[in-house]
This record gives sequence, structure tokens and C-alpha cells, in this order.
Amino acid sequence: MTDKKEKIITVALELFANEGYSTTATSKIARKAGVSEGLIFRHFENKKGLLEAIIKDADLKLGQVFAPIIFESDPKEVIRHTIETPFNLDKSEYNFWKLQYKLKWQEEYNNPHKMKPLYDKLTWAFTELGYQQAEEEAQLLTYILDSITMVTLRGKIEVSDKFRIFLLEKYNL
Amino acid sequence: MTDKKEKIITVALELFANEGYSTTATSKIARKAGVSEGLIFRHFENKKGLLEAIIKDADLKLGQVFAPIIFESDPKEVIRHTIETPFNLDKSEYNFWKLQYKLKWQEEYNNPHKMKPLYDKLTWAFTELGYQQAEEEAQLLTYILDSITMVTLRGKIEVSDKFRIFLLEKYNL
Amino acid sequence: MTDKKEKIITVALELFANEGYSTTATSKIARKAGVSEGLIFRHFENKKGLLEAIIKDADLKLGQVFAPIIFESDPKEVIRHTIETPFNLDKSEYNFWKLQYKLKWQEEYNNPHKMKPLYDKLTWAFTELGYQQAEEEAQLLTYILDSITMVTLRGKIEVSDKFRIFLLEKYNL
Amino acid sequence: MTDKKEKIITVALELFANEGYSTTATSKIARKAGVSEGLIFRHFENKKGLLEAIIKDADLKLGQVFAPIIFESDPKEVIRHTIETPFNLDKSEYNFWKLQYKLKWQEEYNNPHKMKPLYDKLTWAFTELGYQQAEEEAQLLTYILDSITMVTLRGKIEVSDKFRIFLLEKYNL
DNA sequence: TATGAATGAGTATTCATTCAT
DNA sequence: GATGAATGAATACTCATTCAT
Repeated sequence: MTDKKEKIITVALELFANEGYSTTATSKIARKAGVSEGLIFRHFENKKGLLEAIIKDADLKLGQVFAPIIFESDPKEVIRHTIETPFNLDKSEYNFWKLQYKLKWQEEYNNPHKMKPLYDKLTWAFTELGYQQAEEEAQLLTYILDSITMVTLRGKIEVSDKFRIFLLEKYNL
Repeated sequence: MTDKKEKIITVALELFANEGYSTTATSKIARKAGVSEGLIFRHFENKKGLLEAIIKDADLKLGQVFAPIIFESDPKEVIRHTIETPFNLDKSEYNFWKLQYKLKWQEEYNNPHKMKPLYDKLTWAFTELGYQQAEEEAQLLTYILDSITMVTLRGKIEVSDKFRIFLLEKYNL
Repeated sequence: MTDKKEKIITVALELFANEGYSTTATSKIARKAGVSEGLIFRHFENKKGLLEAIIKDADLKLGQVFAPIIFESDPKEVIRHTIETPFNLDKSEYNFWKLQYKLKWQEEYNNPHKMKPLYDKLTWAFTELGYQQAEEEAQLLTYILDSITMVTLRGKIEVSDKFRIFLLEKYNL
Repeated sequence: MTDKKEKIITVALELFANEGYSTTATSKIARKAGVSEGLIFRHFENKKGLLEAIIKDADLKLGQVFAPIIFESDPKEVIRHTIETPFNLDKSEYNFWKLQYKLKWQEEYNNPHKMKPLYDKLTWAFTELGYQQAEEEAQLLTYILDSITMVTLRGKIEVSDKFRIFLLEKYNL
């Protein structure tokens, strides 16, 4: 992948995440990336094609982010690690996460099955730990963490460390 | 308010909620509402003005939706009622809710304080019921319910009644 | 039809006829017609829609041009009049005719049946005049006249009056 | 001439003939010819240069096609052969002919003198055969044959063999 | 000779908005 | 209050052409 192609992807991710996909003009992406507008279409054919390239990249990354949890063998650690994820979001990855959550509102790109592996692992962990309704517990936890993540990304309110500890205690961690 | 003005608002709400604010052309609103395009601007000055009129309406409605909870005096009932809200969304109000949640991603329109009264009431209820960390409990519950609401609105997955009962049991209801 | 709409059609006909449909930019049409480019699309939806509006107009006109021949009752007059048509093209109608002939090369718009009524009338006339193979004679005459028309429209060579008389004599007129 | 250069010419001829010069993108030519887009410009400098190379080739070929007629010494044979030409078009040469006729509408490339030798030969033949107005007869015949050729190339209507015989009889052949 | 990344001017089309009626 | 013609700036996308390799 050439430098310019990569620059386009980076800039587009930033703009799509913060200003929205349809609100972001390809001309703006080009300007910010320091390339000609035409180049975007040479590399991605479509504005949509550019979005999809970004999504593909992101799906890969999503796998990497959750890999340590998926391969964890201690159920307590699975849950602790999961809970701590939204509290440890790196600022450099905000754009990535914002796009993930924004796209959920775009019918076409809302794929709930993406998180299936994590959900399954959590179910397993809760089972191991003797929870009666492991599936519901797993579901519940993902709901909680999704909300926390979104609040954090929006940046108007910070989810306090106190809340993190509150959560960990809830799960006896 | 004239019939036509109201029709514009209804149609715009529907389109903004489902296809997004910036993606929805005023011409489409006009067509679907059966009015001339010019009329939109006579009544609302701006496309943005139209959105803001809708938001104003919506804020009013939001108050009404949560009033029964806010004025409930039995703490158990406060929590039960809150939990059941996302499970009782009327299809006719999906557009209203969708817009609420979508706009949270629009910096300009994301006002976390909107839900303050509900949050306060929940804090009060948890305190009454002797929970140690009432504020965190209130926060947690709103997180959970936000996620459920969003999943429901997106419509790809249904949150089961089993989960509702699971939740109520969690809170000893 | 508003003035501006008509102006668009006139200018577009001129440009499509002389510079070709796909070679003519809508911006050029707008500039020459003294209207905004957007107006073209308000009125015709498409560049193609504009072309089709022109063609529709033209088909109407084609009917008018040949009506006097179609309703002529003297077979000799039918043939004389037909022969003289390409020699009497009014300069103000060149664009109309040019477009007719150019579009024949565009698969989509080449409709040989357009001239059926004239062809039938000629067949009738030749039959009346006792020609053995009236259909072929009619065909032949339209071939000849098409070529003359095209040469005339291209304007590099003029078809002489001598040739007109030569033709009339061929048909004993 | 390299293989690739020749391939470019062949493909361009096909596309120019069928989809038009200005409608055909150089990228499409490159793709269909299996070469890089840059190569077209290395070999022909211009898109226009490519067209002109094709025209040059074509003019050569045109000479070859009519040579047997030009060098025929029997006047009857000259006319018979000329008449039969449009009925014997080889499908493999349609593109060549289509381009010839389409370009006549392009002022810049419409050169009526190209056919002068054939026209002169026909004039000679008609003179030999005692026709009174040999020049006009020659002109007339080229008109007829041009029309037949165009109809054939457009392919919607076939010119019947009956018509060929009709023509030959007209000229006592 | 040949490639393919890159450009910049241009193209059809959209869209929020204005305005005369 | 309501219409519909008209605008102008912006938008996604195309395309002939250049250039370093």
C-alpha cells in the first residue's frame, strides 16, 4: 500500500468518525490528506468503497483488540479484562471506536454478530463462575460496557474511576 | 399550527430518524409531506431550524414520558417502571426515540443533562432501598437501559422477555 | 412551458446537433441559454431527459414536415414533393435535421419505423404510376434522399440544382 | 509495430466505431487491450493521435478495398462491382466502415474527396455506357450505396437480396 | 518498451435556499 | 399561507494526461 493510499484511509477514518460519513466531502478528505481528489477514486472506486476499506481494516483490528480476552483461560480475568477495556481506550483509537458505534445506526453496516466471540467467551466465564443465568449475565455486561464506551467517546462526560471500581466489585473482582 | 406545518414536522422526524439528518433532502421532505419545498423555509427558516423545532417538540415529549416515573413515590415502582420502559416502546414512537439516540453523536445536540431528573429520581430510589452506592447504581441502570433501547430500535435483534425478567429479578422486583 | 425551459431546449438542440450529445457539457448549455445549470435538471431530471424532450419535440415536427406529402392525393405530386424536400431545407431547421441523422448512429435512438408512413405513401404512389416494383422504388428513393440530406447538412458540398432536375427527370416529373 | 501497439489500435477502432470517439475512455481501451493506460500515450501522444493513427490505417485500407474497381477495365463490371460492395461487407470489417461513416459527422474528419477516385471511375463507366449525364449518374449511385451501407451497418434492418437484384436490373446488369 | 501511481480540470447532478406571484 | 421557478455552491465521480521507475 502506497503512502498516499494509507494517508487517505487515516484521514477518512478521522473525518468519518467525527463528522459522519455522508457529511464528509471527498474533497475535504483529499485536501486534508494532501492528495488529489481523483486519487481517492483510483484507489477505492467509490466513497462507499473507501468506507468499506476502512471497515475491513477496523474488523481486523477489532479481532486484535479482543484476542487477549478470547484466549484468556481464567474466567475471572476474562471478566476483569472486559470491564476494563472501555476504561483503557487509547485516545489514538477513539476514531476507530467512534466509527464502530456510529455505523451501528447505519442499517447496512450494523452487524451484531461481530461481537459474538466476546459474548460467547463471557457466557463461558460466567458459567465457570457459577452464575445461574450466564447468557443473560454476558448480555448484560456487554450492554453496560457499550454504554460506557459511548459516553467516553462522546467526551462530554467522563466515566469516573470510582465507577470502574464499583463495577469490578459488583463482579467480585 | 397549520396542518401543513405539522405534516412537515411528522415527515421530517420520520426521515431524520431513519435516514439521518444530513442525508435527508428538504425536497424529499416536501414531496413526502405533500407540500412545496418553499413552504419548509417559510415555516422554519432553515433545514437546521426544522430540526430544532423537532427537537423542541421531542424534549417536551421526553418530559411527558418520564413524568410518571419522576412523580412516583414508591422507590420500588420507580425502578420497575424504569426497567420496563425500553421493553414497552410503542412502535409509533420509534422515530422519536431513534432521533434522540442518533443525535447524541452530533456534538451540538448531545445534551447529557436532559436525563438528569430521571437519574436523580433513580438515585433517590436506590438510596431509599438501602443500596450502598446509589449514584453508581442509578448510573448503571441508565447505561443498561440505554443499550437495550438502542438494540431494540435498531431492530435487528429483539431483547427477550426473559431478559426483562432477569433484570427485574436482579433488582428484586 | 416557461421561457427559460424553452431556451434550454433550443440551445441544447443546437449544441447536440453540432457538437454531439455526449460532447456537449450541460454547463455549456446553461451558459449559452443564460440559465443556471441546476435549472436543466429541475426541468429535465437528466441530461438524457433533456435529449429525450428534444426528440419528442422533433418527432412531432417530423410529422408536420411530412404531413403535406402523406395527405397528397396526386401520386406524381407525392414523388415530386418528396424529391424536393432535401433541396428545400430551411437553414433554421438544420439543427433539427442534423440531430435526426446523427442519432441514427445511437442504437438506442435509431428508430427506422419513424419514416414508415412516408415510405408507405411512396409505395402507393409508385404503384399508382404503374411501376413494377413499387416497394423497391420507394426504398430506393428514400435512400437517395437520405444521402442528399446528409450531404447538404454537412455543408462541405452543395448538391446542385442540376442534380435536382436530373432526379426529377428520372422520375418523369 | 509492437504487438501491444497493434492491440491498442484494434481495440480502439472497435470502441470508437461502436461507442463513439468521445464516449470511449482511454482507460477502457487500455483495459480491453490489456495494457497500461500510460502506454497509449507513449505510442500516440494523444487520444486524438490514436484516432488519427486509426484513420490513417483506414485510408490505406479504403484504397485497397476500391482498387479492384478502380483498375477494372470493363465499365459494366465497374458498376456491378460497385453495387455489390455494400452487400458483401464482411462482418469483420464493420468497425472499419462504421468509423468511416460516423466520422463524416465530425467536421474535422469529414473529407468528401476520399471517394473521388471511385466517383471518377464511375463517371467514366457511365460515359462509356452511353449515359447522358454520367456525372450525375455516378453521384446518384454513390448516394444509393452510401445509404445501403449505413442501413446495413446499423444492423436493425437488413437490405434484402431482392433489392440487390432490383438495383442490378436498374443498371441492366 | 512498459507500468501504475498521481494529477487537475472537468462532468453530471444535488440541494438548501430565495423570490416573485 | 402557499407555490414553483430559479439559483449557486457544493458533491461524487471521470478522464485525458504526466511522470518516476
